[in-house]
Amino acid sequence: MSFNLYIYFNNPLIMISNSSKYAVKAVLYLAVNSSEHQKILAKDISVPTNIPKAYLSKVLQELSRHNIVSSVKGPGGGFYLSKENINTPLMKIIQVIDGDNRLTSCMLSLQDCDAEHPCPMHDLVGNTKVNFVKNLEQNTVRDLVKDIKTGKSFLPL
Amino acid sequence: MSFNLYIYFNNPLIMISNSSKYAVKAVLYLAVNSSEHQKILAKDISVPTNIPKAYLSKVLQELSRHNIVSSVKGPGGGFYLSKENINTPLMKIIQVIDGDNRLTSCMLSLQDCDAEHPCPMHDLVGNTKVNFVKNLEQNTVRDLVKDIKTGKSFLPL
DNA sequence: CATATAAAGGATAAAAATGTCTTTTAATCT
DNA sequence: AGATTAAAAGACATTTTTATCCTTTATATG
Repeated sequence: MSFNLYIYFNNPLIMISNSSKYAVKAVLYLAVNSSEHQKILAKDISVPTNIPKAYLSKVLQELSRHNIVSSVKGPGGGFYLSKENINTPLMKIIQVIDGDNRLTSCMLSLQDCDAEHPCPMHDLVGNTKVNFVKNLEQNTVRDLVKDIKTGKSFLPL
Repeated sequence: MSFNLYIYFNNPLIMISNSSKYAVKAVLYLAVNSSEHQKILAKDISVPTNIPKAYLSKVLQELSRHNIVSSVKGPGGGFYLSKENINTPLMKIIQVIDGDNRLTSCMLSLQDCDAEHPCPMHDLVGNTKVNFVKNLEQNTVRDLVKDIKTGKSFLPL
């Protein structure tokens, strides 16, 4: 028996890929807990963040390759965020993981859709989307950490 | 050579599944072009909307089963929207196709995330998301058609 | 230098989303 | 009733996303 009267607490609408979520969580975990002198192993990120270890390793690899996280091999090695890394815009994390091959700025994936010539869904989503993207472009990892430290947002991940 | 300086015109961020896009497009096409006395074949929807015919049929089947579109078999049959169908909230279309098994109201898929106890991503997305979902819940197919007819939004799909 | 450690890289597997094809069922028309 | 039409249903194929495992490379340490 269902009482689902269009009260959608949980919904599939706005999302980044699972992989990108993993990436953001891992970077954030490193931002809060690591430093150049306090490196963290992949497996020690995977446990507190609930990310499958092997998969997380792949994600971290990709992030490392794109200079979003730093890594050192061998004993005493692991992952950490450098001073430079911490200024990464959130959008870059998502871009690196999800790629930019989904050519869909329009909600219905239409070619001829913009503010001047909106498709039927455009205005329903328009502002919303623009704002969200702007937020992700303008905010860096550092900004998120600041919110955590000033009690504006909360862990754990 | 790339000049992609974080100017993300196209991005993978906010999205509904492809299947849901197909569903919305098909319903909208029917809303504009069909009636109980003007039924339309699946293949005649698939061409103008650029949706693979066989896959569209599956989507329409599902929509029909959930009373979002109406269908009649046999000669002179096809799909159309009844007076009742046209009042379907957009959210219901997406729900029916994408299902409600993605338990992720939180951007990072966290359990303990809400306005009172926001995760680090929450406020970046928060309002944005709430507004969008609200729009999809409050607007019906009829509302979208009205926008088209009053020149506020445009076809084709 | 030999050994251990830990990330990088490559290959493969499983699951989900997307797409196609064939058969069945229901309706219409002669 | 028989033939034709068109959606419904079922089976299957492909692609993408997510996940795991094994080997290689780089680093540190005894």
